[in-house]
Order: sequence, then C-alpha cells, then structure tokens
Amino acid sequence: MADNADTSQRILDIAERLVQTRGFNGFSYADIAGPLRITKASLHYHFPAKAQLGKRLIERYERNFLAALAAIDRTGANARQKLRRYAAIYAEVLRDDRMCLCGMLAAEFSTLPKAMRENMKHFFDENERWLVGVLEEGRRSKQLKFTGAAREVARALVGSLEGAMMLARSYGETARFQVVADRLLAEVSA
Amino acid sequence: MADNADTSQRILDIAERLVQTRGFNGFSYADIAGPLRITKASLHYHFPAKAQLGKRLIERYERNFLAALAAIDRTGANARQKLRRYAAIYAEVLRDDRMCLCGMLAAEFSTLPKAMRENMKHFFDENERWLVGVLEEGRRSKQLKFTGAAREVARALVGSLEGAMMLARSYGETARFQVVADRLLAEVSA
DNA sequence: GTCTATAGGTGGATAGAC
DNA sequence: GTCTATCCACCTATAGAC
Repeated sequence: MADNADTSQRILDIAERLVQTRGFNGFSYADIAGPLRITKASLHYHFPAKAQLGKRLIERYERNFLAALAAIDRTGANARQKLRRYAAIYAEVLRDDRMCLCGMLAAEFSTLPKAMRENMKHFFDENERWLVGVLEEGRRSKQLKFTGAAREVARALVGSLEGAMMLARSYGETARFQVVADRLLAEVSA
Repeated sequence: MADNADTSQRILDIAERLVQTRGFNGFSYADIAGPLRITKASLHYHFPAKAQLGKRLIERYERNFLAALAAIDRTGANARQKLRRYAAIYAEVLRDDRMCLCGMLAAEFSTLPKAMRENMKHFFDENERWLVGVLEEGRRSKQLKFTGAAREVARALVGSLEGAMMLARSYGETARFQVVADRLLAEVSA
C-alpha cells in the first residue's frame, strides 16, 4: 500500500481543494475519506485533529506559493512583468474553479483555530513583502509609478485581487477577474 | 409576548450579525435561540428552514443597502462625494466588526442553496448599477476620470472594497481598509 | 496503516401539547 | 407562538483488533 508520506500528501491534496471550494467549515473527514477510499478513522492516523490538518494545509500552500514567487524572480523579468505573473497565479487558481486558500480562510477567520489564523496572516505578510520588493524595484527603474508607500500599494493589490477572485468565482466568470487584474496593473504602470 | 413580526425581526437581526461574522455555515439555530431566549423549535415557526432564513436575510440586507444608496442620492452630493460615502458604508460595517453580508456569502458560494446564490448576485448587480450611474455622472461633470467602461470600473470597485474589507477584518485593523478605499477613490478622481 | 465499532456531541427539522 | 420531546443524519474523535 501507499506509505505514510504518500497518503498524507494525497489527503492534503484533496483537503486543499475542498477548502478552496467549500471552505474549512464546509467539508468533513468523510469528504476526504470517500475519494481516497479509506475510512475516516484512518485519516486521524495522519492528522489527529482537523485543526492540525488545516495548519499543515496553510503551511504547504504558502511554501508552494513562495516557491512560485521565487521562480518568477529567477526569470529575471522586469517589475511590471513580475506583477503580471503574480496576478497570473491567481488567475490560474481561479481557472481551476478554486479560490485562494487563504482568501477563503480570511472569510472564515473568526471561526478558525488560533494557529490557523496566525499561519493565514503569515501568508499575506509574505505576499506583501514580495510585492513591496517588486514595487520598489519598479519605481527605481521607472517601470512602475505610484504614490505613497509601497507597502500600502502592496496591501491594496492583495486585497483587490482576493476580492475580485471571490466575486468572479461566484459569477462563474473568470473574465471578471482578469479585467480587474489588468486595471490594477495599468494603474501602477509608468 | 412579542408578536410575530417583532420576533422575526429580532431573529433576523441576530442571524444577520452571525452571518457577517461567522458565515452562513458558521452558525446554527442554537446560536440564535440562546440570546433570544426561545427554543430552537420556536425559530422554526418563523423560519421553517435555514435556507429560507438565509434568503430573507439577503433580501432585507439588500433593501437596507439600497435605501442607504438612495439616501446618498438625495443629498445631492457630487459624484466624488457619492463614491466616498459609498465606501463609508463599508467602513461603518467593518467598524462594527462585521463583514459585508454578501461578501461573506460570496466566499461560501458553492455551499449555498440556489435561491441564496441568486439573491446574493442580485445584491452585487444592484451595487454595480448604482456605481455605474455615479461613475458616468462623474465622468460627464469632469469630477471623475477613468479609462474603459464604467461597468468595469464599478466591478473593480466592488471587488476591491470587499477584498480589502475581508483582509482588514482578519488583521483587526480598520485602517487597512481605509487606506485601500482612499487609494481607489483617488484613482478615479479627476 | 488501515480497519470496525462506537462514543459523545451538534446539526436542522418535526410532532403535538399548551 | 412557544414549549417539550424526539428523530435522524452527520460531525470529530478514540479504542482496540488486525
């Protein structure tokens, strides 16, 4: 049979999609056990409590997300291209009929275990940090222009993209997201 | 004792706050019955099914929201002022530690009864309609400036405000919302 | 690692008395 | 309109066999 690591990963894969589509409070162990063809009890061997599963989910999601940002950095793209690719990550998630994992959790914030809240905010803090770097680089190289602190622009970008994603998904229209994303990029382009 | 209408309203008041803070899937009839000091069974007299309670909740929320927009119109404020007041409605909700009811439901979209989904989208459609009117009025009067269709700008505004609200609430920092709202207004100001 | 069995709780919802 | 009592489905989680 599959070994521990393998099964754990598959559990996380299924749970991740469930959180991104239905929310952390919108799925149960039964929703994972069914497709995986193991029992609910077996899931508890890998993740004793749902809160721990949630925490691990965010940690993995952030790791993968930051890896994608690092990959963007390695392409040597200019600041404007980097922002476009940042938005493209969101668009890709949406095209797969998912919401951003942490955007979803932000809505459920008040019902989440404390550990998950901290992890969720850490994800957004890291997004902000990367964006601030890109924005400042872009301002220096005259690729980008904006007023005020880069941090403020970064926060506005993250919030706007998450919100646009949420509404686009409700309407089942990916294009709604793209239109907003394009406008946001245009607004900071020199 | 209180009559039907009175109790129904109080049920809606409590349920509304619960949805705005915990989400539609994040509360139960017990959460309403407790504070109201009646039993869960009694709640079913007023709202036989939770889905109906949810539907009525959205209808009332939209009615009140549109009334607030009509009130803005009656002030005779100019387009820029109207947008500022529009954002102020969001800020006020947030200051009360709530999310927009429909922004919350947008996150839970895939788990909602169909009737609630339709009502939720109608709320956003009406918001868009009002904003399009304000934006076009502002463009004519040179108070506002923006490229592209007013509808696109309206959708971007709604999405961005909802997203900013969601993140600001998670961080417990109302100021995060205001910073984004101010930037959005500045971007369409002539 | 996975299973059966089950505990202990809560979910929405109904019947019928008052 | 509100109550008590109850149903049944589902939830997370655990014990203990294999």
